[in-house]
Amino acid sequence: MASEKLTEYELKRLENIRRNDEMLAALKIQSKATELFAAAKRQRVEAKSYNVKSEKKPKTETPVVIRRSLRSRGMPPDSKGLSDDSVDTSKLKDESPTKFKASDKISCPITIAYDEAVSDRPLIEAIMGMSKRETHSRASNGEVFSGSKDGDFLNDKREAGSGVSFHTEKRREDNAWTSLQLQSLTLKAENVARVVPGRITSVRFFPSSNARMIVAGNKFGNVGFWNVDFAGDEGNGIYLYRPHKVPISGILVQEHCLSKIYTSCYDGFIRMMDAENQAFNMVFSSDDSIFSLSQPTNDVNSFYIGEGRGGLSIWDNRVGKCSSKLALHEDRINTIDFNSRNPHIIATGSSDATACTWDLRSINGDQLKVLSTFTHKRAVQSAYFSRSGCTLATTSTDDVIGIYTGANFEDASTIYHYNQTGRWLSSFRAIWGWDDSNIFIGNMKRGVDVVSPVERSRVMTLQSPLMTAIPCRFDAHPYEIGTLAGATSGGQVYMWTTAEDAS
DNA sequence: AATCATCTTACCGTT
DNA sequence: AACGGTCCAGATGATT
Repeated sequence: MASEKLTEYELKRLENIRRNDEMLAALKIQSKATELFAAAKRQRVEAKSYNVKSEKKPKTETPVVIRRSLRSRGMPPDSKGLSDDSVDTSKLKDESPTKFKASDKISCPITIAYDEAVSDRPLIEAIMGMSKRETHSRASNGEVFSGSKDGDFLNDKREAGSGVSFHTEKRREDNAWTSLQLQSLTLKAENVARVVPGRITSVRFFPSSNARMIVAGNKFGNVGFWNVDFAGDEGNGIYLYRPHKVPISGILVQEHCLSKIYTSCYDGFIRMMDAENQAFNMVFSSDDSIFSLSQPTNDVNSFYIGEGRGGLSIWDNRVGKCSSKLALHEDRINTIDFNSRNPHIIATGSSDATACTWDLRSINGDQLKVLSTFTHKRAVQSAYFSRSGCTLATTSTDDVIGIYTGANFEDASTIYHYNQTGRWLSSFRAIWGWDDSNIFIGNMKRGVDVVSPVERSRVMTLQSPLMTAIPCRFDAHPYEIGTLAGATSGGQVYMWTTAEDAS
């Protein structure tokens, strides 16, 4: 059945990968060479950046207070604990205009965080335009595909036909393109930008087949948008907001509704930026910090929220209530991921040094029956299913990338990867590329390691003199194969792309 | 059990 | 080119 098909698929891939051995070997040599070259000199290039008025610099004002509920601190619910305001008591005078108060339960206005003179109208228009085109192409095509015959908006740097839908592409079981694409991955100067100040904690592409819009959230609660294809006169396509005051832990943009951008935060709130109504609305609030946010692909009203010490809340946005509050882990849940083959299966990665798979159909009170537990020696920073859903990849501070395959992911292997990012960088999280054959993860030498889960080793390292800082957090464009965003602790985003040789 | 104290770490702005 | 500020992640070890 399914498992037989899987092995067949795996075998086929293995065969392909063996065929590409020589090419990969060549790549290794090449990457060694670039490594040496890059190490030789590192220049400081100032590329695109958000607009900052120097008087309004983001001072690191407020001490970061991790929210903890009264319950989890062992206090009765009515006792006076950490009040909402204690998060932002001191030194708020030089704050950005988006005054955040925890008491803003309903909404707060969308405001440019730094340069008020720069209008965000182009952004709103771009988002609304994307949104419109997306629904149009879906309606006319049945399937998501960028016909791009009406590509007036996107200045058509890309050739027609390059916006190949991932969904159609992935059906091709031939992965011969992989090493070719890998080889052609490049970082261009125009694809480097400082999107937010400070450390980026979360980065996301808009799930649009005909645009490249990147959202980044940082340590200070800023959310920055980078319209990579921006071609207007005013500004540079970068827009900065501040819907939160402490680190952003998750960004969510729904494929069918690009005008709603959800952000989760250590402050315990989920807000939705509604580009249509120009507001940051409160969606969800918790007494605990939110560390992770996810959503099943086919249910836009369900939010899976990792909060507090190991809690997972399932929020029904239609009803406006939590349908479940589950106690899954001993420590914070860093990632929540849904399996594409079976939407009832999720994987969680936790600082309690485990990753787990769960069956959502087995909810019983605040308990969920664990399917499998994958144990690391230290905190697990991420646990993501591959595109096909057949493999799970974990990243841990114990310097291991874990690979789990098989019908119940029982077939485990480990790949060594140095993951000691220290205190000033966001932790590394290995993400999957556009099929099951590649994993991308940052390294401490300002490179992007490409790891083959089948070979169980690094097959190449992306490096560029333009990458002046360590890329920690990544997102792969959901529709454009080979378009990869890496985000740094200095607020920069690097968008790697493949050389567009028309095929 | 929980809290505290300490150490690690890289980037950026200022000199 | 060198230096200081960052500040709450995560581990370890000591103290209640």
